Amino acid sequence: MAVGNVEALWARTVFSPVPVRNAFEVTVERLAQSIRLGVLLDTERLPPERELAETFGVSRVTLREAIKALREVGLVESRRGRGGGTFVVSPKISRPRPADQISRSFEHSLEDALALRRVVEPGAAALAATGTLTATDRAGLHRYLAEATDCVPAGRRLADSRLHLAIAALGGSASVTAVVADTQMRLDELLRAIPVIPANIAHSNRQHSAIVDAILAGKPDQARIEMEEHVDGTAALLRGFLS
Amino acid sequence: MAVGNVEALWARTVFSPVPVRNAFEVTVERLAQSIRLGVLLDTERLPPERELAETFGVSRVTLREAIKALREVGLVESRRGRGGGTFVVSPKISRPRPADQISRSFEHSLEDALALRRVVEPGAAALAATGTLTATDRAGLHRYLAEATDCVPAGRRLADSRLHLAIAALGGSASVTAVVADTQMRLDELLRAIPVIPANIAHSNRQHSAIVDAILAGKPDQARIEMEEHVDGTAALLRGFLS
DNA sequence: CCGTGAAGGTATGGTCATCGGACCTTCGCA
DNA sequence: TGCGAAGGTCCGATGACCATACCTTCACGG
Repeated sequence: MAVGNVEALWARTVFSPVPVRNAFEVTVERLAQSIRLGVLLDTERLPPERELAETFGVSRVTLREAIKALREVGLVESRRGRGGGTFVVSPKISRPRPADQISRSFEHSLEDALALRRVVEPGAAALAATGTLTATDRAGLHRYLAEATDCVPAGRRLADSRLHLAIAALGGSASVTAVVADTQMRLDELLRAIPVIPANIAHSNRQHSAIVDAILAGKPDQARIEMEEHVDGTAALLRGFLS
Repeated sequence: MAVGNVEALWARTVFSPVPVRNAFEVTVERLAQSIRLGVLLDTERLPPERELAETFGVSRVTLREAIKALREVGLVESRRGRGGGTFVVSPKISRPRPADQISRSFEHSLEDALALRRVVEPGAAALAATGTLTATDRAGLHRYLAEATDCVPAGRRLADSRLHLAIAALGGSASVTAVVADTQMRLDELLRAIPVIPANIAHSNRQHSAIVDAILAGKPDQARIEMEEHVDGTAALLRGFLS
């Protein structure tokens, strides 16, 4: 795994292009991520443009550009007139690109994303099991688990990321949640492309259930271990699928 | 810890100002972080402006603006003529701001940063212990540990973050390293402000040593546990210091 | 059945960050 | 002593972003 030489990695990190992202790009990513990961659900209505532009700290023109981009990808649609607005459209069951093409577009970044996920998701699960949860939280967690278990195949990916995000959010740290959301987003296309095999699904469901149980029981170590096994399993599936 | 209601946290995350950072800001942060965390060492020379501008993907004008800002803070200095260039200046032992003032400027973000650190640093340590390390890596790790142990008090903070960054880098994942660097940076000013108590230093040194031992022995679980204790200790120190 | 108000859609012009490129100034070294 | 490698300066072109005003649609209530 470790390819070594600390200084080399530092140098590559320090002396690499700075990621400049303008208001338009950031806005698009914000909204796209929220929809792709199921934070904003199908048919849900976004706040009015004028209002949303203000909460984003962005001009209405820029916000509209972003919405236009999302519309062209089919993630939202807009209706005019009174009672109109911009509405989330359920992510199409778009035919995934061929596996080799996807894997080529990931190149080196795949192992990087998997490593980050391996570090942050188990930690987030442990964190969630550390705090004391409200009754609402416990009920919510159960609901997300149920959604991920009893769902049509097409909705599985969405329910899965909702569950993972909910676990991260229960830790109470916005930064941790953000990092988890980021890794989920980076791996999203790949995870969608994995063929649906009942045995895998059942296995994944059992793991989800074990994770949630550990969190509700307030056992951080166990929650971390279960989550580790879960992400390792998914990673193995991915690597196998792409090779 | 958990303040609850997953949906509330999601909403706060989705509907909050988008962080737009222009080329100038990003460039400044890149360089400042590298210097503050000791990736670029005192008296080290940066690449020539024209070259650095290209690797950063930024115009030379913008890069110069950034360097100018760093110069005004005293992090670098520039010399003209042949053999000139821009050189790193050892971070001044600037008098830290009063604790209450610092803590006020952190507000809610302190607990957030600590949570992220608690999640990511132990995971990174475990990751480093997972891979097989080259002889160079092992020697390097020993060197960073020694630096952090035998150093003048003023240089301690720098050597400490170098060690933590090196551990993260050994995992081989640029993203993981970047997140660790980010948390280190967020907490840097606070950690600098902690008063120097010999007992704490000795304790911290023992923990560093235990972490490194576990990594070199290839024991991920132990590395994680030792790192957890270490960051928990620092977090307790910080909270106590600020209250 | 018609007007009103809430929503999205359009147009205009200004400001500012960023860029590329040409040029100047310094000064160690051969 | 002059060459060349470095930082320092300037300028015009470009495009992103913004504020503002106005137009168009259309569900709902009177």
